Amino acid sequence: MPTPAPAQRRARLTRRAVLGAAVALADKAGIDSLSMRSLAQALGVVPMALYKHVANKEELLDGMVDVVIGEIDALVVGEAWKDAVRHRILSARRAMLRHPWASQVIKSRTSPTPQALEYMDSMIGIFREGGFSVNLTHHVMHALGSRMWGFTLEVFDSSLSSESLDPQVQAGIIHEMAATYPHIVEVAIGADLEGGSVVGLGCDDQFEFEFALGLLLDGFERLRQQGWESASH
Amino acid sequence: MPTPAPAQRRARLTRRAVLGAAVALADKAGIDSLSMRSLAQALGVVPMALYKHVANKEELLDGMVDVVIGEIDALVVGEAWKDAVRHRILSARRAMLRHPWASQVIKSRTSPTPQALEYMDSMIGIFREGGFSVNLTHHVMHALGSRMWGFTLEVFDSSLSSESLDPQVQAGIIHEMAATYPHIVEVAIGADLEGGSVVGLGCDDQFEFEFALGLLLDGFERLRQQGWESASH
DNA sequence: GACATTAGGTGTACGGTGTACGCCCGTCAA
DNA sequence: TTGACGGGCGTACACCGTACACCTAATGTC
Repeated sequence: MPTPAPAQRRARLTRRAVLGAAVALADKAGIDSLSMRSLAQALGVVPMALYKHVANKEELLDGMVDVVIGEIDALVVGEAWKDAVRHRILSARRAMLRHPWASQVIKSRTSPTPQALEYMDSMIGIFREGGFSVNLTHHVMHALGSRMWGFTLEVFDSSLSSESLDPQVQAGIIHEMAATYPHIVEVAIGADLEGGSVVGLGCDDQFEFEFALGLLLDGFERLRQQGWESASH
Repeated sequence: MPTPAPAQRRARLTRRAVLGAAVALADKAGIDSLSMRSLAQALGVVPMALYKHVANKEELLDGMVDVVIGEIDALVVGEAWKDAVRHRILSARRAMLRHPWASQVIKSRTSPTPQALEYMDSMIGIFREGGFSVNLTHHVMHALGSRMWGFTLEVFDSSLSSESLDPQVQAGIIHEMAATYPHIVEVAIGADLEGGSVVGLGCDDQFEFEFALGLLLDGFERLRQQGWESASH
């Protein structure tokens, strides 16, 4: 009778368990006290054990973000676009409020995870099915900015517009992405296709910024002219 | 003839010089390679020498942010409110683009520096003189969010609404702040005064969030109905 | 000019971080 | 029974921010 389960041998770690413990620890003790060492201790394990399940701390943080994104309500079919967007974004906001560290971590990420891309893709889908043109959807997503995530931030850094110089390679990447994220690719390249060019996928940040700003300012003025006041305070 | 300037003794450090070198180093090598040690080396000095000019790294970062804020154009008098706001914000954006690390650092700050408060104060002043009510100005500033800084982010954490429990102490702080930042205090407490209460300075984040979101969504819909398309792409 | 004061630069040291590398043992397939 | 292998362990390294004690060079006072 070898190894007769000496006091219930601790279950083996899984990536899932690591991420779950990391989220729980960040919720409880704050993101600043989440170190590879503290997380390992919480799991009753030696720090280096974690590296068998996450490549490094960056990947750990990415995984934690994915956990939070996974908590965002799924799409409700049959809603009008504005309700659908609002519900989705407010659900995202609720997830962010449940995990106060999440917005900060998302802000600090450089490139989005597949989970994040999928979320964005479905968001774009709402607009497209609501009758928005590709062009308008493009700008609308920029204007939403990180409100889409329940807070505010500049995303869209340069996922697609990496200077991989070789346009054939770039086209391949685009084609590959289109299979998984059709809406993203449609919006990302749509505008440029209209201009006859496929290169220069990077968008005009300055224009996007001013678009959102102008939109807000016009809205402000409209409210001002109506003498608008909020009910509560 | 004592101390005959042996090869031009290096000029003494100043806080200004430290901050300037820090900004330059962050511009050149990125914010990640800015450590107290690397900064000291760039200044030809031992790391601990810096601590005679900044209390710690946090204060160094605050100082760097102030340098960037100092680059934002001063207010132009005689402009209509919308032009004034737009120019100011676009100037802020230019400053952020000159120092790519700045937005990230500002995002990471917890409480605003006096320089930052002054900037916000003058921004509020533009709206107030443009005929905006205190109430509307309050919400408008929230909706602008960190676009005010040339990027996007949630500020207004809890500068005033710290639970210092004793309302008399709080009133003192408010009175003190009002001398320096009249517009901020006016907007911060204005809404509550109308409600008859001075306590609960904290604002309803949820409401502010939905206000800005609704504003954007309404704008989007208006554009959609008009079949709006941007000229460039 | 002489001296006390003090502000500014130095050197050492400590506790924290992420993680590379090698070992070793339990599990499982053949 | 044996071999492979995946997962947890231990050690070690480079880097970080910064506390503390020291020493030195500039400054204010007589």
